Amino acid sequence: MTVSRALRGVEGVSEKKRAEILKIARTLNYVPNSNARSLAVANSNLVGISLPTFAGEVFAEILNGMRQTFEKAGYSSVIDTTEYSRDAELIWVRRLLSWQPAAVILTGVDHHPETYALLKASPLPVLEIWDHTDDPIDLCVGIDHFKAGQAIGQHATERGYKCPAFVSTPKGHDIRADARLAGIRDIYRQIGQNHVPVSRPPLQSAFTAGFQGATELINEEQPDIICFLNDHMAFGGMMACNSLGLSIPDDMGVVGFNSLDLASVLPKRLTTIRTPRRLMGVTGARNLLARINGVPIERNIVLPVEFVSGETT
Amino acid sequence: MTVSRALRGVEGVSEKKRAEILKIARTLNYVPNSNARSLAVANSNLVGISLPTFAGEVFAEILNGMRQTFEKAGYSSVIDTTEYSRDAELIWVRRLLSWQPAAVILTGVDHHPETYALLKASPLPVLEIWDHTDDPIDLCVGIDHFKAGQAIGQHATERGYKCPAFVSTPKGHDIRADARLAGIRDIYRQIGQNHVPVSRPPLQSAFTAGFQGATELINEEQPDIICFLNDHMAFGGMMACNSLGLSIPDDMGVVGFNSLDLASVLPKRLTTIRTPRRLMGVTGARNLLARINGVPIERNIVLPVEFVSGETT
DNA sequence: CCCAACTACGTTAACGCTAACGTTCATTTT
DNA sequence: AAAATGAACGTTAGCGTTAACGTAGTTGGG
Repeated sequence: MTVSRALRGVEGVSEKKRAEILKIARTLNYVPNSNARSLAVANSNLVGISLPTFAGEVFAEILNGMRQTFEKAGYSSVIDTTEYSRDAELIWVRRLLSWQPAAVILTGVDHHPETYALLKASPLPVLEIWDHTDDPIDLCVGIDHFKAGQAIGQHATERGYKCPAFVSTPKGHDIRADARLAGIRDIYRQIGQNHVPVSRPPLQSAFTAGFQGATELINEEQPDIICFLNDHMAFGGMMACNSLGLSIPDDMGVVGFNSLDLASVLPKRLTTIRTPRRLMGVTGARNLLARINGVPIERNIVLPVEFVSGETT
Repeated sequence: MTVSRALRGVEGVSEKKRAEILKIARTLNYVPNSNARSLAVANSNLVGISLPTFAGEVFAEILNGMRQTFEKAGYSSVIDTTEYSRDAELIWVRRLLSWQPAAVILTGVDHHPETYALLKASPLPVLEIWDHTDDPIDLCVGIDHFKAGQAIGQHATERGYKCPAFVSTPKGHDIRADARLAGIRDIYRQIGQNHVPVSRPPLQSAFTAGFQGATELINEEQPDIICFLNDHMAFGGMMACNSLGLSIPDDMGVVGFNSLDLASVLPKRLTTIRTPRRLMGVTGARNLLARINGVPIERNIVLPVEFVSGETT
């Protein structure tokens, strides 16, 4: 017990003895066993985070915001990527729960029914991030993707574009992108345009996907504005327009999403939507910490996005 | 014990009883306690991975290669980012060891002395990835950054560029980039050019850093070729050349590193070096698994890189 | 019909740690 | 000087799991 106390830095040990113990521990290359500790005290400072992917800056920035906040509060995080699969997410959640974490963070609000059941049944704090729903498992901090789509549609109609198109990912892969598309369609339906073709290039680099999707749409439809899943794809699309001799924004409007760093070096400022990624991570983590500590908080937060009017529309 | 056997799927339980147990476990929302399991069996299927950063595709690709390989073998991975700090790496290694992992993976070969001591002293398999050294802690799979720099220098001198410059990150932040710079300098020294100025723009997005670094070098030195830490920065640099009215490759040569996806959509193919990132992850993970299982393997592997001659030099 | 051999299931102890409660002994209070 | 206090250190038991061994009951071979 004296050793345990000395190493944990709790009181009840003389400074002399503590120094002695620390010295011996050092020479023995002793490392405490966290498994045994967690078992004994029946809690942990682990937070499990599930993300769709490590690719791209978006989730990296949300993640950084969360991790730094947790780190400061003495929590470690373990991360998994689901590659946009609900089944993979479920498997991860099961494994995570077996580690007795202090909290769980999931990306989005669309989960396997069993994931939902498992987490609803457990007393664990759960945070859903990046998307928004009226009925979160526990906490939710995100943006309204449908409204973001509407903002894009609004801008596009105001600028006089008549034939919008959208470049996305394979079906079911990113339901947030589908929500944004639905927002765009909603606005265009109001002016009688019901045809908003979508290209879904196969999974690959965002740049080449954007290039390919734009090329396909231009060849097969007659869009006058193309909206992309994100800025990187939009850049690929701009390159496609260049190589097809279309001038932006006159022959073709281009709209991105996320306001990524790339946009800041382009000769033409990209029309896009700025998402508060870091803030979202920090807010989410803070709320979760409050929840862990039993502090009452707003359970459902929708952060605002900022429309960025650039030179590509 | 019967319950334990039933849930683990080991033999010694009748099918009838097993089904019964599984059903009850389900209704109770039972999740096994991995901490207790690890404690009892004194091992785990956790692999700890330390990366400099989640930003950029490079480490994401290495990571994917490793994770998929481990996943197939039944191992989970926990990841941490050090943000290029040796102290942060040490803290992470200590915490990781307290979780009794099956193996440790570090990025690069430059570690805090205590990290080194701790891991050398432990019987844990350790993999160092991405860089190369003659004296690894245990296993090493990487590329030779100095030689990669030499390849760039070789190409640049052959193309007749006389005044090279380099855009990097803040001092001490990325010693692999410094090794490549040393390779370039080594070649240029051989033709009597000892001046290779370096710009170290502050930490920020790779695109803006490249833009800023290139602008600074062009304003303050007279380079005829600029080599960048990576392709994203090279792209930022190309944009800077554009905005300063310099034509590539005649007024200014541009060389990147990594051969990232971005390059595939650019109107001018970028001169760069293709690094085998996924292969490196997979090879590293396989070797580590072999090591865990006691299979004898090559401890020190240097993977080849491919010079990609593009239209920017 | 007996005993070996097996299957199905149970009991015990141990993994490393810490909460809770003991013990010792020097110091202060009365 | 006796009693009370408290700091420093120790002992016990239990966290949930599993390896190792134990014990019924069943099968089958001689």
